[in-house]
Amino acid sequence: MSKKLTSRAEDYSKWYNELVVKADLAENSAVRGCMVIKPYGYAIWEKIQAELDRMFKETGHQNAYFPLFVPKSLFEAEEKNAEGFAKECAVVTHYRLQNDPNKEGKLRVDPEAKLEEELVVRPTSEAIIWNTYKGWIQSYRDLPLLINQWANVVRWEMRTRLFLRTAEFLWQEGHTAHETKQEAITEAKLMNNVYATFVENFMAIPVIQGVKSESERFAGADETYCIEALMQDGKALQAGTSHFLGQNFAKAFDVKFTSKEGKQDYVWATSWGVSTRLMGALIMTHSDDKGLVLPPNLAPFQVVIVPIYKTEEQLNEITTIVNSILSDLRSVNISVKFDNRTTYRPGAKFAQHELQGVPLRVAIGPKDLENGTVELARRDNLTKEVISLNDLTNRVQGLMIEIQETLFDKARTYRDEHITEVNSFDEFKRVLDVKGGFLSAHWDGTIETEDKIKEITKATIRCLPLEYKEESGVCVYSGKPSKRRVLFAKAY
RNA sequence: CGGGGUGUAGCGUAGCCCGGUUAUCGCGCCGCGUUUGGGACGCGGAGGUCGCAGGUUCGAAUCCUGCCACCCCGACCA
Repeated sequence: MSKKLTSRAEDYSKWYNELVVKADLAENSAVRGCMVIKPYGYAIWEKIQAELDRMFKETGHQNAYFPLFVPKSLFEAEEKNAEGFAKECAVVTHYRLQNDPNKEGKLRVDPEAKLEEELVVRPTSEAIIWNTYKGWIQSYRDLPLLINQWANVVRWEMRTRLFLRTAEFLWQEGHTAHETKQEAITEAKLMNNVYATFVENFMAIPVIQGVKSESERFAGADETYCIEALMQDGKALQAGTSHFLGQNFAKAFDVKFTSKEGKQDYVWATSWGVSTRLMGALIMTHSDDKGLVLPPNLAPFQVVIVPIYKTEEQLNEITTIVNSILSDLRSVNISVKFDNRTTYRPGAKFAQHELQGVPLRVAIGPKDLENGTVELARRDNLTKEVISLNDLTNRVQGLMIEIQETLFDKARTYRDEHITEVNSFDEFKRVLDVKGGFLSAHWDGTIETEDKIKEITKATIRCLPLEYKEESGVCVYSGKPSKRRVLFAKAY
């Protein structure tokens, strides 16, 4: 626990593993790189789900669920999408096991039970959803179709990284269909904006909204909008994406509608998603050497109360006070837990709640009983204060807001300090090497230059920010003219 | 799939080069007692296919061969 935890994702995972998630539990390589989300970790994911789900519904979306298995013939229908994901698909080829005649007590795949058509375990659900939408859409009256699904997906990456790139992960994927191109583009931008709002307001992680360059674009999309965050080690993390899919899927799956004018046309589509990767972003943005730091808006418990006592009478007295604190705080929608376990001493509880990132700790002991006070300890800056019991509810309410803001401001300051304008390739390489973070640079707009820069420096174009100023300059690599700067960074 | 590394109790490890009692230590776990304002202490206890399979040997955690798994760096990617 003494190790400095700000360098890489792997360093975070070493202790976070103990607390929330265990990866590679099984010795079998077939489930390598999957993650087991412990209850406390899942509680964080549930908070993410709850808030996002509310925002999706506020913007007119509904939830639905589609199959895990995608018949190969459907999967290959949209060519670019299929090609993009082909190399990382898990495929079901058989449907039965049998006793192995050569190995007592073992099973083997029944060679007779081969599927006529292989099933792809969804790496994303466009194919199966658009095949379904075909039957749901006939008229402009069926549009827009605004659907979201909470699901798991599998991507058989060559190499996994805990939280950031696990073989199986949880996410939500929105899939919408629209009458017009403009409406679909508006939807894609809207949902990217929803992601930015959520990540900034609830997770206290500042993001930059932008569009992807062609080479980073989602397979099958005409445009990919994204939110990009910066981790404490200076590497960028794509935290969410929203795609304008044009009519690519409508054409691949023959999804047409009859317009008001009685004409047949293909619908316009979007898809958008965020995943458990957000939990990785949370860890790598706010955590310190004592463990997790959770923003109040996302913490499973915002406040934990720890009693300190020598005798049972003291505990009873404390419990009476705590019960009234609990109802006071709950009446103003503060989520609070009374840690009255008798199996751990106060010091151990303090350490555990710090590890779990509980934003605020309230301690009540004999001194407080005498003085009518409580001790508050903030997780974000590790400061303590003793206040009158009467002021508690007000102070806690204020601190929830203050801690949320402090975390966001700290992360934003770090992020802003790590956006560097560079004007030559030497400067580009030097800043990337010694400082890291985002490099704001002119680029000639070609894939060749992007590839070359990646090859030399490992930095990629994270996005073309939506907010930018027109500025004529020359490409940092090729020297060709450019009208705007784009953001480069080394990325997870 | 290339390059490097590591496998000893739930976790972290010593021992390996130079083979030889009952495989070391810490954390954690269980019991009893004392404790409780920052990860308690004492006493007692449980827990091991030394990654797997062969081989050498009187004897293998240790030497040899093969295999497997995991980690890190690449390629690939949210």
